[in-house]
Amino acid sequence: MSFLARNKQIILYGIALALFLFLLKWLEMRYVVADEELDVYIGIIALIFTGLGIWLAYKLRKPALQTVVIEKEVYRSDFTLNETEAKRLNLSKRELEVLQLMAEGLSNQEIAEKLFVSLNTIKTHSAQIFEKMEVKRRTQAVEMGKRLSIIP
Amino acid sequence: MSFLARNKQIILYGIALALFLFLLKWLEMRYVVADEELDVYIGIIALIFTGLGIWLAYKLRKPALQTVVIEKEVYRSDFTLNETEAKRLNLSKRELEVLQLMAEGLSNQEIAEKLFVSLNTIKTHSAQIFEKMEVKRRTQAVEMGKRLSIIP
DNA sequence: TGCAAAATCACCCGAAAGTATTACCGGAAA
DNA sequence: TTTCCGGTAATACTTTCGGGTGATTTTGCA
Repeated sequence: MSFLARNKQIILYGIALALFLFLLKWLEMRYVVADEELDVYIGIIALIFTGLGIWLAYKLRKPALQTVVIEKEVYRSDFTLNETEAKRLNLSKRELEVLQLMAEGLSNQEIAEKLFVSLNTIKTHSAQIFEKMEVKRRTQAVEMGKRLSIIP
Repeated sequence: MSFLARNKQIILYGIALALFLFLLKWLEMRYVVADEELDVYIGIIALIFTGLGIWLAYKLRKPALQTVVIEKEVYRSDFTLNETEAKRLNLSKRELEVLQLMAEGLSNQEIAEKLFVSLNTIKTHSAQIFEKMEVKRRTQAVEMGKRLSIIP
């Protein structure tokens, strides 16, 4: 990258500044500034240079980035709980919860820890689930649960 | 949010500006500005207000937004074997077969009978599968297998 | 307010799952 | 030819799961 390209903004600002000063000098000469008009004159200059500063800041500063994370679900946004089947199986809220965690591959112990209950409780729930779903193993329960769209 | 809080920056800027103007007026009166010094005086004001503009811009500017979309992988309804993942996991044909039967909810004993091999063989295969898939249980293996579209 | 269902927990026991190690065979690759 | 890998299998052991039973506490609802 050349010197010119690297310092483009600064050079442009310098040129602009120079032009402004010329303009001001010209204005000053044209309408010889009376003392009582000095305040207004200074006010105008203050405004112009404030604007210049703002412009400069916008040009020179690298934009601050704020990262916004959007989670996008690719497939299977089409899961809708099969109310009919869910009702037919008559699984309680807790049982459904346990079934879901089973489907994630958690052991009874892990499920117990996650739900802050004892291992025995989870065993009771799972036994209930197997009975209601008429299956013998957790793998079958999960398989059936997914097939019937009771769990994602 | 109150009016004061909402417009804090603007009010602060207004106060700062007022103070500056007082200061300038005072300076002007103190060292009665001679005509030949007017340029220097204006230059100083220009510099000050340029700085003020820059400061203002920094304060007021909202950070640009950067959007990051994270794709969350989930189940797909239409099954097509994911060759890439299947190859990466490096499961043998027999292991894949066992994994599939696992996914159907069969016990090791049932899988053994179905494939006409011993229970121990199935255990060996399943251990291999778990190691390759880096999981601990058959349920996790099935879950991962479905998620990676290695099994329907 | 009282009852039925749900949720909780415990204990026992056998079955199934999983771990670790070893071993043998046959085909493919080095 | 030797080595490596997949498939098979066994032994021995540990952990987890699931069945059965009983009991207490919560809770939602009539």
